[in-house]
Amino acid sequence: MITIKDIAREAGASIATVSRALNGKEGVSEETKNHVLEIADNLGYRSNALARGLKLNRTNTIGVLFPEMSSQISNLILKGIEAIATEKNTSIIVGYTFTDDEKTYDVIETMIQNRVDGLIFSNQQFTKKYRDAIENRSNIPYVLCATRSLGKNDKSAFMIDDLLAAREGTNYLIKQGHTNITLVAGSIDQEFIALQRVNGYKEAMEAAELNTNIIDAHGYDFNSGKKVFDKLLNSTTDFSALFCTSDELAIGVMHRAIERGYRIPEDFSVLGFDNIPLSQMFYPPLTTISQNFYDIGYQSAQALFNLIDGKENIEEELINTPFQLMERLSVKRLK
Amino acid sequence: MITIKDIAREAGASIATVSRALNGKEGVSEETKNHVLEIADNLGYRSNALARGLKLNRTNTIGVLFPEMSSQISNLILKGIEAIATEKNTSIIVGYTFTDDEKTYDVIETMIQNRVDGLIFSNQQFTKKYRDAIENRSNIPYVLCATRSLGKNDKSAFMIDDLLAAREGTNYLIKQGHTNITLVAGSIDQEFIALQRVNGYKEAMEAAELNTNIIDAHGYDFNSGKKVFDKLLNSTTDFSALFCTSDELAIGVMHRAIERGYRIPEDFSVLGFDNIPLSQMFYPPLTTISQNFYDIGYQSAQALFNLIDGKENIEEELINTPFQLMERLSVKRLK
DNA sequence: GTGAAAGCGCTAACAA
DNA sequence: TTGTTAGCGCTTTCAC
Repeated sequence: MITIKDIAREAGASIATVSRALNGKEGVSEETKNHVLEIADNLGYRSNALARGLKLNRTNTIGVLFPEMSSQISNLILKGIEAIATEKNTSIIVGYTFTDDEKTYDVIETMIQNRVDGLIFSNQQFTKKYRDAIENRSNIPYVLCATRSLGKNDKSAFMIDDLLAAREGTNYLIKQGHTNITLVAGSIDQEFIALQRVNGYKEAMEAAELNTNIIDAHGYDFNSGKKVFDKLLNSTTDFSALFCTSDELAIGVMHRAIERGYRIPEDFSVLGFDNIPLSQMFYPPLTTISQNFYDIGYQSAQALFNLIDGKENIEEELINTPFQLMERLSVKRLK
Repeated sequence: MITIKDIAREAGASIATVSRALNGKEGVSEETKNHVLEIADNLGYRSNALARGLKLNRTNTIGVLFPEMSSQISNLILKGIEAIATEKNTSIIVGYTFTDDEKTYDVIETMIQNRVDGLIFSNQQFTKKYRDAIENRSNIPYVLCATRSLGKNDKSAFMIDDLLAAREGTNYLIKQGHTNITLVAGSIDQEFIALQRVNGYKEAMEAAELNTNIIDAHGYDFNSGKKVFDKLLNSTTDFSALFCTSDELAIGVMHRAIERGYRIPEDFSVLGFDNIPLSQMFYPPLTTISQNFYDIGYQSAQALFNLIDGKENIEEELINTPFQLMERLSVKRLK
């Protein structure tokens, strides 16, 4: 492949001059500059990003970690990140962790080895161990996106207040006249977001002096939703509304319900969480709590670039992004 | 950040020895090796992929180009690629082209500048211009995935035979007793795949001496599907079955139809194309022509690595991957 | 305005 | 088994 050396030879100039011309730096006459540029073009020169990065200690590349590949949430976040990365002329390396510790360390390691300028850790519970993995002998800037760390939060993190959102979601159902509201939880374990959503539901129910009923779907995906609906059918507790802690879960529930001959929202109501594109493709379109994932991605990327550029990071450490209830057709007003 | 120099100093060895130890090469005593490794670990050493790549002329990175971010198809393909990339210990850089020429050149350029070991061009019409962009003074190996080049095909390409698939899809509908079959095309322009699907439909209809009816949805996405259904309603041609050239289009059509009070498949049948995950999440689940995108990704990555490793590429240039009709609930047997 | 040369961190050929 | 050194392609300081 062509190097600046080749160009220099061809142009009868030194590699220093060529480098300057190529990078539009001061100290080259307009004439030589154009000459060099023309030759570079003719020769089909492509700058070697490795050599450049090695020398400059800057790669114009950021790394983004996602838990899984097929998530509409990740895609939305990525779009937001991409928007500002493009602006900043930097490319993105995406790594998938499959919510697995080993894999996560691997991805972090690879990214740091490739000397990314910064890291966005997204949509997956951030732990002390991950923090150590990143910060161990590296001072690479990073931000958290649609997640936060358990315990003390020491990095910029962008996410909604899940507790508040779950509370408002529950209150909305109550306001529609529902009293038998079952929470279909993707998870009820210690993971931060899961816990917050469960607690928000509980708080709202208790405040309204209603009985809580929680069922664990053991997963946030479509199939977990289908399975959990059958379990729901076999249980004795009555419900007029189901509050699912993810949209996919809600879609799974609705799908199985319709399959079983139920009608939504005539027979019971369903409320989702997240507002992924799928939620308005299904019929009936899902009433859900909407997060603006694009914006969450956008904002965290912006924060990261501030860090990279050494700008004062004036923002709060944990930034609560807005959410909003999207009324569609899956919830029925009872009275 | 720690370099081999630091390790060498700390270990009282030369950088050559450290390099050998780190890479598990011959010619280091077990003792020094362990010593070096331990120190590297203590120091939190992370190999500099830039320097390594620069020296070795090999980055253990491949580039993958997709037209858009949120496509379930791309995600599936990527999973297949990832599976074998992991095996080969190489990381993936994904670039999105947004089906835009400029953007595509940009992405290709960036990837080559980052000296990826190979390129997978996926799911987007490959043109002579792209070929030139890649091959201009570079001999970087690449393969085509779920696409091919117009005209002479000179690279390994993995995709189904769209003409055949469309023909079989149409024949299936005919076999179910349908005679008024309208093709809802995402596009009817010169793009290779679009054309093949249209032609497959035409061939089957003509062979059965049935009248063809084609409507252009101007897009393969959900919203195009919704819109085109209204247009369909306003037209005078009757149909008992709609053959949509993408699943999302089909879902859009069904969504709008249900919204308008129609019942599927009681009032009319819908056949999709691709079998993306969404197609079985919707209700009614969509009968569709299934491609195994995971496998298509897997195979093309495999071919690429053969190229990279300099293994003889014994395969045909164009590999037709299998497809299969998935019977679900959106098509009604008329007789 | 231009060029020579050092050096980013690494590997490998060669020497010891 | 180990060390010295050249060089991958680039940027930048310093001298001219």
